[in-house]
Amino acid sequence: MGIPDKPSLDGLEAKWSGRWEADGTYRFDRTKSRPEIYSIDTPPPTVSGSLHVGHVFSYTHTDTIARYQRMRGKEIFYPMGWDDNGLPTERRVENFFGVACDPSLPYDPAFIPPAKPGKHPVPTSRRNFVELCEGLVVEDEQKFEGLWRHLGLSVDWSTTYTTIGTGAQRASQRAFLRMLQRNQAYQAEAPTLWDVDFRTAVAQAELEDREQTGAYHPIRFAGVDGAADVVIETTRPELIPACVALVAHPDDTRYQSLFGKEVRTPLFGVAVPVTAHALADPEKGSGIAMICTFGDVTDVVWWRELQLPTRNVLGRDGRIQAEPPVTFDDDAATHAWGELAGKTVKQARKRVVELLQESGDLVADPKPITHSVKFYERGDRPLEIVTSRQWYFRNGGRDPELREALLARGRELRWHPPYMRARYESWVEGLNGDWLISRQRFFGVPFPLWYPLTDGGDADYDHPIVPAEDALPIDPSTDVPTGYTEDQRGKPGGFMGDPDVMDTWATSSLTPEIAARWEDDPDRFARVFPMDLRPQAHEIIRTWLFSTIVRAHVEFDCLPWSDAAISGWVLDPDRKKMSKSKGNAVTPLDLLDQFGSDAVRYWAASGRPGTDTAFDEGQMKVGRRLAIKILNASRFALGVRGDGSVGSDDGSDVTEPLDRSLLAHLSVLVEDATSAFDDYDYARALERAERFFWSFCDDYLELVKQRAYRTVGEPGGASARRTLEITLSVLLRLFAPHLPFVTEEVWSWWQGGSVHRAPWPDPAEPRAATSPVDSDADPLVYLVAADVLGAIRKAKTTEQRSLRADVAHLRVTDTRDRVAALEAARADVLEAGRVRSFDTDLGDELAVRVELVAADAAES
RNA sequence: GGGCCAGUAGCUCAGGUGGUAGAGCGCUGCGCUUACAACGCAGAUGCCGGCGGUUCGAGUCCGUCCUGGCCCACCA
Repeated sequence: MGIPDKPSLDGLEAKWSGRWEADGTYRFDRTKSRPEIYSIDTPPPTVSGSLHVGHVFSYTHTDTIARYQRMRGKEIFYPMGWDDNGLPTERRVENFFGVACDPSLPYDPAFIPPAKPGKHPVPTSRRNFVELCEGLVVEDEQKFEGLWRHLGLSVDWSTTYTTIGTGAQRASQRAFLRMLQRNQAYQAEAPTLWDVDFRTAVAQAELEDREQTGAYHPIRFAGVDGAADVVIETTRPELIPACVALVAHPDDTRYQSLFGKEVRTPLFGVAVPVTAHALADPEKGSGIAMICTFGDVTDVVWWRELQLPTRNVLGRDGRIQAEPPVTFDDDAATHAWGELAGKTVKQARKRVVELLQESGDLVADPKPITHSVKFYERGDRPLEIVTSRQWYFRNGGRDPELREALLARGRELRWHPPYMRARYESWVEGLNGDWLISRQRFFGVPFPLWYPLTDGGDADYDHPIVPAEDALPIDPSTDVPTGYTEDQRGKPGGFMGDPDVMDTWATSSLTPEIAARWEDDPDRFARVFPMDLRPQAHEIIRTWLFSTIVRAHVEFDCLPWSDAAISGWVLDPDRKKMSKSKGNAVTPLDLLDQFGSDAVRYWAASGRPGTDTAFDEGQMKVGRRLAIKILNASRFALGVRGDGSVGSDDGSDVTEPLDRSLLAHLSVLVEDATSAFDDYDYARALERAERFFWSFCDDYLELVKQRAYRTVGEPGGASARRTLEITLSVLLRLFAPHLPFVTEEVWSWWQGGSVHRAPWPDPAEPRAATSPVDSDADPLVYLVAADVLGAIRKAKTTEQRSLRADVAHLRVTDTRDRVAALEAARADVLEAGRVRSFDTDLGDELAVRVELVAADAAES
């Protein structure tokens, strides 16, 4: 290839990403056996969002590991997935086309969405809706792939999958049916957390607490049959009509006399019992609470354990329903209900307070408080609890044996960094129920089930109709079960499809199986599963990481991967997590264009594993400088080999003490970088290589420069040139995982093949070139020579003289060992420092006296 | 309430197995040196969060407290 006169970083991304694709540099070779393969369960990015610097950050980390393992000789299975399944895509399609999914509609093969979104969304069948989703995500996926190629991810793009694709649906449905068969999946009619805007149930893993303002409302309940009145405090007075009991702690002497007696709810006059339960906290509020169906999850516990009746007042739209839960005794109660029916929770709360004030049952002003309230992580309004029929996966939430087995899996997994395991354990230990997997949404994997309809037209949920595995994937809203015809759909004596789709995590938890093409390609599956690495961010340990372990555990009785590398977040300068919504995200493509991909990767790879890292353009500048320095230093290191006469140096031994000393240091560097990478610490590997490289440039290149220019045949020249070449070769390979473009560029100047398929350096490699091999190369020689050269430079700078100024006399005082080491490199030091005369003395530590030739004398 | 992580130069951060505090950015000065001026060389800057303890010796190990971030928790 040859060395360019003016090497540049410009255009390297396009040049090399194109070449890598053409050459199949990162193509997975499926003839390799499992032990020869390193497989990666890449996080599939959500395609309806956009990629931000946080993605660039963490995907770079994974790529450095992939490149390292590839150079170590592993065959890398490194697929990309696109997460196009789920709510974000639905939202985008609804807005983009102006449609709304109505699963009750039949599929219309000729359906065309409105050219422009209209005022009212066009009702669309589920399959039509899904087709629109699939069409829209293709564009995103192409954009994403372009960015990843520009960044230099060494992904094999021929193994890409999507989470809504046929293969993913088949795997997801198959795994579901098998869990159903093993009684690891079940359905139940139970109180569930419900988002009133998305109108779907949500799982524990999707919750987040948010601090909200609220108020304790002290409210009087009148005693029945001579029982005393009692005042409770509640933040949810609008749920008084849903009240089914009061509860206090069994030991609470204030209320013991009331246990077993009844009180009446204010406004509605419904008699409810006063009960005792250990969960009631005497310290909280007035120590006695109202149990509603359902105000919060504690209500559910009390309701279940005390076997209380259900009085639902809230509809699935988040409004007070039209019909009261009980028949009221008097007109006042009916009137009060009429005031509330149809109102949202917030409106109803306001009105109830007014009514309570009028009736005198609000015994004091509400006390404002702030408290945390459960939200769906994507939601805008607090979650409510409604009773509904849902599907669940057993995940240890109510099964101590399974929970312990999953905790053991967590201990079996190798975590990087190790402390991240604590998050897994606290999550598993805190599970309070099984995993709710059904969602009342559309763009997801459907439940592969139908239900027979009785003669009365009711679904027989206890006897679902199950398809054969080889028929998967199916959509029960359009496919017909064996033994039925389409015209029996929805008819008494006929069937109905399960209307729900699975939670996005119910599919994403199978990414190792999907990427490995479980059952669809048993040969590939056997070669890559279980995988080696799961890279991911720490905030989804409770969702993605945990659920993936659950699925592999129940289906294959193993971990889905041996190692998990947990990356941190990118923080903006205010130490907040960077995100688009906060308006502080930077477009990744702009960064790559501005600084170069290697420079941005350098910044990313400087972030310690698991550590949140500040977005820092300064680090990108440093990375760019490093890449340019590699170009220039390489130009020198290879340029001194001359043009046509290069061959005569080949095979020469490294004989000079300074050269051999440098190679001894290089050997240690390789050891350090290798052990760092083996420990998944790409950042330490980079930092060590970088430190060595700058010293190599500042000190070794200066010390050896004159000798390296000697013509072929002159003593010492070949040793220098050989050392430069060996060191450059090793350094390029050490940097290759981090800076794939500039290293490939330089490698191409004088080497064949790709640096990314070259063998990772071995610590023995630098020593092998010394003569005699593995000799007594003294590490001190290079260190002392560099120290002395630095002292000479400092003297010249202090005197405000040019570095070319001659030194009349140099005296170095140091310990015996170090003086001896210096003597070994004497000629190099004197030449590099332009020293005319030199002597040494023994002392406790390094002291250098530099007498410069007078400035005017130097001129003449 | 329980747990994890972090606190080192003005800023962003390194400092596995205890041994005289480091890098880059920024700042100051010098220098176009046959790899590099979109560069190089050199310089200044620190009660290593506080207080105890172990040790000949602690940024590093132990205890405790403070501050910040995050995770988890049945938050009426």
